Amino acid sequence: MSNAPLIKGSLSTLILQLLQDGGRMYGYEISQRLKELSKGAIEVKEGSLYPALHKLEAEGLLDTSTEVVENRLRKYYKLSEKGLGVRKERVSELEEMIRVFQQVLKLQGA
Amino acid sequence: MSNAPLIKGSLSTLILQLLQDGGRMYGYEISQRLKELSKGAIEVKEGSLYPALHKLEAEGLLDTSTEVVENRLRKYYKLSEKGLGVRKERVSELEEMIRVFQQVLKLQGA
DNA sequence: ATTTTATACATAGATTATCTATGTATATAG
DNA sequence: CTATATACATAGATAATCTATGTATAAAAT
Repeated sequence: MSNAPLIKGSLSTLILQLLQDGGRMYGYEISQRLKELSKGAIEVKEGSLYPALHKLEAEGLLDTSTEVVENRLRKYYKLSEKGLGVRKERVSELEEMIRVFQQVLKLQGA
Repeated sequence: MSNAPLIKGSLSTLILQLLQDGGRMYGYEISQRLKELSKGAIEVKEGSLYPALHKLEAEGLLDTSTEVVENRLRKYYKLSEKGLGVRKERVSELEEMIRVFQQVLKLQGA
């Protein structure tokens, strides 16, 4: 997450969101997509991304399939049945937390 | 922070914001104010709050003064000169991060 | 030719923020 | 007299991310 550890704990939620509705992506692709969508603000490091993906897989939220493309290994991830439901929950929680933050920042507003 | 470690890394920014513009608050008051402003969503634990305050003080962002009120100790915190500037930076970064998150959630939006 | 950059995965260990649990102490409510 | 609220504090556990390192192929730059 670049140099700004501002909303720790949200990476896995962002990953679930990227994979919503049957989306199928591999690790490197996820990191590039996050960078692109955030206009460079989110630069997930490999040491963050892969452990996060492995954890989501271990929790049964992601299913995987490995392919060799252009002589390089790719491990594809997609939401499991369970992951579909959890994604919705987690995204709602994150959206709620964002609303709370805005509330605090605004009510106290400069 | 209740059971949702969603906003890790942001507590100190919220504290700086609460203390903006010469505000003067003590620890317990800060925790109650956060709970109030967030309608119960943010329940900072003592084990999070006091270390965070001590760290901000050690970094020179907060000045303190201790008083005895109703036979109980109160340690008041307010922004230092340095803290005034840093608050602005940190809040801007947090607001930017919120925008980025919304962007990611929306562009991918369900 | 050779080095750098991009692609693509992975793990070990460090760092750090927050949490749980515990401790002290006074005042008020049940 | 016991629980809850007020008010501080710290030790140690947990967990997410980071840095650093490793393997390997392909393309671009020097």
